[in-house]
Amino acid sequence: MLIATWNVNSLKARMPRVEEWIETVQPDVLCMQETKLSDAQFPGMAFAGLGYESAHHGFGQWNGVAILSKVGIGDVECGFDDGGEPDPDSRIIWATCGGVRVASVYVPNGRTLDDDHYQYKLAWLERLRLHLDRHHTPDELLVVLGDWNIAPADIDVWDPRKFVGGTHVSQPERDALRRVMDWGLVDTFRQRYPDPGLYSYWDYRAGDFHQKRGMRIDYLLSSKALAELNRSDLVDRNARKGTKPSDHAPVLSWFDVEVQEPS
DNA sequence: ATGGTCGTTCTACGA
Repeated sequence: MLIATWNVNSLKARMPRVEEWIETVQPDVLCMQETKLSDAQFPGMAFAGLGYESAHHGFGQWNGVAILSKVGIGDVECGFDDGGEPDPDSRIIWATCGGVRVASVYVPNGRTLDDDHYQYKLAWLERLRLHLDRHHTPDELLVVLGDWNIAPADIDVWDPRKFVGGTHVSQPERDALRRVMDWGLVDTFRQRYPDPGLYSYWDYRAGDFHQKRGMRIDYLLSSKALAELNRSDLVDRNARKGTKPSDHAPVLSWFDVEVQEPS
């Protein structure tokens, strides 16, 4: 089973690239973030025409997350069930696809360390941990994937000195991510490739992509049970090239999962 | 030279 994540930075602006990519790559499951659409605007019929069922959670303009699947899609949930108030933003959607529980996540950016949004980011990650505690165990086939807006380690940014005092690299964020991962999630890409210089996001400005100034902030975190079935991981840098690219590239992982066809 | 873009939407703001 091929599972992918892609922050598309507006599905409206990105639809031609997304359709082309799906037709070429044919993932079994594609999670998208930053659709910037309401549910009513989401082009589910276009994806159905490509052979995908879909689920979307969005309020329009900002955020918005989706899951596409050609191996079935069921038990769709939006947001957290952690005993707390509803998340005011549309940043996480859950579904079961081909026997794997999937969560498409768009973690808050945080903006700056002294911004309220930064506290929201930390609290949001704790809510994710609580939801996992409440509903799942690491022996299930589960993957939480998306734009985490956190570089897990200094090798995940092109120059750590440039990020000192900023978001994406601060210790509280990394601790909050660690607490999510300590539930029982594995970053298979990093486990497979310990090398620096591997990124998933490059700022549009300053020719950052061609200068190889990026960050690795998009990744799949797989339950221990699913990680044992992981066979390959890839960032599709080619999707960052060409006409009207997203500023993020798709990240893909293959798993030896026997697809449970939808009944 | 130490910036440089692109998305939302309509004038800045978010990333």
